[in-house]
Amino acid sequence: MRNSTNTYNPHVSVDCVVFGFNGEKLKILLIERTIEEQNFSDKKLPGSIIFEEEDLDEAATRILNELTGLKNIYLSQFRSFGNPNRTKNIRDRNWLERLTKIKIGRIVTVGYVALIKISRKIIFQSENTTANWYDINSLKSFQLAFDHNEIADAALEYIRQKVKSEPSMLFELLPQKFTMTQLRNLYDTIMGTTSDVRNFKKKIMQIEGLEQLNEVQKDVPYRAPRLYRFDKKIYKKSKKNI
Amino acid sequence: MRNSTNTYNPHVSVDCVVFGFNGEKLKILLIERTIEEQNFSDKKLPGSIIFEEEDLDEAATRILNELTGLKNIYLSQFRSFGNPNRTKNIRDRNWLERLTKIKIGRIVTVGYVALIKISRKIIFQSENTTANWYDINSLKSFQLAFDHNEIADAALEYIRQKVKSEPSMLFELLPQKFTMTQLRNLYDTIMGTTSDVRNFKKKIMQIEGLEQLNEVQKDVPYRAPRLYRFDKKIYKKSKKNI
DNA sequence: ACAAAAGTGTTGCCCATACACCCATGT
DNA sequence: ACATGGGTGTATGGGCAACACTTTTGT
Repeated sequence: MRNSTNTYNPHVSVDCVVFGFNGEKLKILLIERTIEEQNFSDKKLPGSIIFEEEDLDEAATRILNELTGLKNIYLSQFRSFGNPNRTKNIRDRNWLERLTKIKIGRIVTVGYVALIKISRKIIFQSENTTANWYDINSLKSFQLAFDHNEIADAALEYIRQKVKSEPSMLFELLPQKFTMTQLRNLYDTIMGTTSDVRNFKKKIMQIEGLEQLNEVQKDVPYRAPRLYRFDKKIYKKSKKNI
Repeated sequence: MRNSTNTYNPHVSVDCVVFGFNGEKLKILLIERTIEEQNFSDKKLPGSIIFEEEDLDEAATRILNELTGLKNIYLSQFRSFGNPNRTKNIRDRNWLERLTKIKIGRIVTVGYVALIKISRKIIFQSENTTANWYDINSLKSFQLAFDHNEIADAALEYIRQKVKSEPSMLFELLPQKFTMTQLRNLYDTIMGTTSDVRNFKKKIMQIEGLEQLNEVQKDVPYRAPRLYRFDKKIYKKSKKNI
């Protein structure tokens, strides 16, 4: 009996497409990859081969925690990618094998979407990785490692669909207190729409747990907008009662 | 440098949740698994370890073709399952190792939904596998191999969601010519609803490519119902023009 | 006073739902 | 003639889209 150790037995990794929102633009978190001897540098999605006794969700949680120090991040698996050619680029292979000290035959990767509040102070500079936020629109002009462009595009399409059926996920991208304009900008940025101010407010305020505060934003050079917050507990309770 | 061959390097498989509809009930296709020396038998989803140079979609296509002889089956990847315990049942391990002649450490599986027209004549009796249709409702009373109950449940939930945004997928489950009652039964079975006859027809007939024929069903002991068909080309063309 | 953005209600239209009776066929 | 399921239209209400002016604040 052969054991599981034939060369073509694929490795399994998890790649995370991490979205953030700075109040104006939708951002994606990319790892800077440098290959020094070639004086080459590009970008890739955060990701890792899964550990021996790790479930997929756990791997995604670990990757994000290692990268950002955060816990309790919104995570959602969206699709797996297993094209045999996805790891055949010679630069990617060399880089991987140098990093992991493992001879890589093939990698099937499970894609996750993560949503994080960009305001949370994040340490992106760990021992050997640097990450930065990039504008979603700039993605087209990057050639990411592996098939990460395809994965990022699929993730974007996925959250577009998902916002329709579960708009409360938007609050994962906003600070604890936010303005209606921020919320609407976020929605429109993701959906590619330009919503009417009044209609948007009417619709969005139907979400249980979203409430207006008796507070306004400070230090703005015009009429101060009111603040809102989203109480996830109230939201979940109301969903159960349906 | 180690090569990829450590014991815990997971295998990757594809499992297919195949749905069919007999005009009344929603069915799922399950493989009969017998372990002779234990005089034991149960059921599992169709699935296989992926081949060396095979993409995930290809693997799913191959599995279904080997099982049914059919090509051009509607397929949609819906989720991957990687709990390290999913292959730890000793019965499952022994069965797998005997079948594959490979020592199995761990398997991450990619779940696909397949929709097939139950009318298509299918050879379910290949050399070493037998498959049968089972009522969806009977799933609860089976204890399937591995975590296949969980996978089947997730698949069912997935198609429920998907029918909402893409109701034309229902036609994959119906014969080329079908009645409005069959279509409505199918919809209601999946969605768990009981639609009003007239309202349902109005809504569904909005789908481009669905057309009423000048033909009725034969050999029915009551007023013969009219037949409909769905033209996928017309449908796709109309979608592009939006 | 002016610039910049926030905030607020009403109307019309369309789509979704509710609902009941007659028709065709086989026994 | 009767039993079985097939087939059809209208009226109503609720939700969504369109739309413009006033308010607040800082300079």
